Amino acid sequence: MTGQVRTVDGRVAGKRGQATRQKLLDCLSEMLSSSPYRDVKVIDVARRAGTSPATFYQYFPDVEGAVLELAEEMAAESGALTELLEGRSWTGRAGWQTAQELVDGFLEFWRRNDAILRVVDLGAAEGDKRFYKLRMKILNSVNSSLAASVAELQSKGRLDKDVNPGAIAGALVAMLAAVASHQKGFSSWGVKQAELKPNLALLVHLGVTGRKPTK
Amino acid sequence: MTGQVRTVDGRVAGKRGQATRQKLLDCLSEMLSSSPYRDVKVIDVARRAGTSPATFYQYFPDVEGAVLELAEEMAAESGALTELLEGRSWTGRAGWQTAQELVDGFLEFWRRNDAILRVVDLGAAEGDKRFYKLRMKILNSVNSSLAASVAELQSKGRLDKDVNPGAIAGALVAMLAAVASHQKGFSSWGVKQAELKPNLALLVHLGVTGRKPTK
DNA sequence: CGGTAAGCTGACGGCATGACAGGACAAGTG
DNA sequence: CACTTGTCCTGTCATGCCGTCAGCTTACCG
Repeated sequence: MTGQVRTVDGRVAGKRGQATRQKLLDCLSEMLSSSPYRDVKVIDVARRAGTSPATFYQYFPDVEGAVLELAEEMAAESGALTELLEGRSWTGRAGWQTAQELVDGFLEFWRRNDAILRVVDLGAAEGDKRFYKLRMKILNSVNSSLAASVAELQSKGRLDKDVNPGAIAGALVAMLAAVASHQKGFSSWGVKQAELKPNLALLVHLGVTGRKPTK
Repeated sequence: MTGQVRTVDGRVAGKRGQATRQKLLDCLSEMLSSSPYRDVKVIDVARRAGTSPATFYQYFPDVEGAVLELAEEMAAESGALTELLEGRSWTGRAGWQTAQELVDGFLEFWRRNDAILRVVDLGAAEGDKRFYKLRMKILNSVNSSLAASVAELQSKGRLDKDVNPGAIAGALVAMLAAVASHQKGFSSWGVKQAELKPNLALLVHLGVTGRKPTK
């Protein structure tokens, strides 16, 4: 599937080249965590990697291109989120636990990758197809599982017919993502981290099942 | 309250100056709508406003500073969102209508100001205090009303004691904001705009009241 | 050891940034 | 009407990043 790694000018990258490339990506990732996206400059990334701007341009068309690469890496890992929902039940106490673990796992994933996810979110919101396809890919594992759960409950007549599983799932996932991005905002609103999670789980449970959880 | 408008070097701006300043802000706003935040350059804004970069720097320290100004303007208008909730009922059919109108009004507000809100969101997520205070200010009218409604229902014993009104309200508002930012994402997930709204309203209603709406 | 392709960088034109001084302009004054 | 005053705008400059190229160095292989 993955063809050979290539430089911008078409050469195939060897061992050394791939190492440099990876180092640049790592440094970019650090820069994204420590300074605003708008201020991340090619020259800073190159300097930090102990190389020159020209080298950066051998491997990436621009900063945006490199970010896409980083996001791609992360998207590959996002499959792990599926485990948060695979084969889980939404009934009774198990349902409450499912909701809690989903919230927990999701927030943790977001926290670990917040810098890149911020940029992906921005790109997606700005309408860049590459970014919102990537965002879809990342969220898809959770989203489609959730939608399936909703659809199943619906088919058993436990939810209204006019509920749209995709819309519900998408909205819940968007909620989780947004809350994860703005946790600081909550704390300055007087809501503590620890209080946040159960309330999110409650909303997720309500959204999926239409009922309060039994705890 | 609003002191006189001042230039960066401390002079008070007169009529002509304020007009130029406003024109720069308008052009900046247009640029933000049409190109990625990262690519918005002072020189482009100045050119579009028919003036020179030096003039821009007389009124704003940099692009970010001007964006803050725009966001401040918008925050002033965001008070109108309060009307979506002031004196509304959350019981029976009126409750369903309240939820629907909130969703409608909120999405409309976001759509109208999406370009600036994207940047505010990014700044807030990056931890810039100025931006997330601004974000709080914008969302506060809706958030505090929602929290109050939740708290009231809770005091009447219609909701569990361990629900945190602030957390619920914040999460719902974050959901609305996130969905508004990524509507395109939904449509490419096969969820139509028109289907989205009632499902959001359902989630809001469930979150606030803990019950399904009576339609 | 020589050939070949990968890997890296110095250097350059171009553009954005941010500062300043000086000129244009409007409004009031004698 | 000339003159003054304070606001407003811009030409220009030093600095620094962008993005590209030619050309040098390094590594691999027969």
